[in-house]
Amino acid sequence: MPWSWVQKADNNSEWLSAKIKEWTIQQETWKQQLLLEPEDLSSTVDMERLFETFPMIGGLDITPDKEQDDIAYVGIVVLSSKSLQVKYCQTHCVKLQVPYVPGFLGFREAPALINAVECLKREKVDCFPQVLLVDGNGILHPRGFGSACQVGLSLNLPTIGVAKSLLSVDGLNTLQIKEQICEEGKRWLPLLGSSNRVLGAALLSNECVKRPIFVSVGYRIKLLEAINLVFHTCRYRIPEPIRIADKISRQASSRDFC
DNA sequence: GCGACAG
DNA sequence: ATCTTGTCGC
Repeated sequence: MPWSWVQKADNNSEWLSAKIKEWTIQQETWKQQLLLEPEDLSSTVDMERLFETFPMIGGLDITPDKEQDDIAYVGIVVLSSKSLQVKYCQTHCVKLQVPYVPGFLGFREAPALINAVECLKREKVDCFPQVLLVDGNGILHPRGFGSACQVGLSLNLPTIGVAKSLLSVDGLNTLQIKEQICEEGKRWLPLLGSSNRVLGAALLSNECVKRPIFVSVGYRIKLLEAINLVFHTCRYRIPEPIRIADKISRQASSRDFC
């Protein structure tokens, strides 16, 4: 839906317009709690040490129901980070409380995702991950607080945002990034906002892939660690934890539909 | 004023 | 997120 439609709908709905104001303040407040440290993109990452720090990696995705727009299916998986062996796999049918508004995805999805992680902790603690991949952005966001930040901060768990398309922030645009990544022949490219702050990275996750994915820090992890973890878990364009979570949540949505 | 906007 | 159609490679 174009943003103008949303704005038009807002004017007819005091309710949503008030919510958006509230959410904006909430994001600005939560942003202060992110404990962001300056990124050193020239340092090297020791993969073995990375696997020791994050032996298990979780993936979260959510598929909306085909007919009821307040119903959705959460997929949650946990893999061994190094071997990519699946350790845990579960779906949940959930009721969503608010509509999707660009820039506020977390308020729609994060509560359901957080619930799925808490459920995993109760039913299978030995599969509890040290890091989560969230389908969406981290600090690569208009107010520096995407859904991956919301999930991480709430659970006090390291998170990484992985988006399939670029959210327009700080004048960043997809074409310019695509050109740049081709020119330089690199596997990944830092995304710099105004004042040269590092917001995330565009990553060609596979040799055959043409379109980058967009990786950003959610909570309590370095961008370089995030990039290396995500790259390691990519058999295809989308990292395995998210790809499998997406698959099982889709399966749940078509199963419950019948 | 116009456009642009994760899932 | 959803829809569609076509093409390539196994």
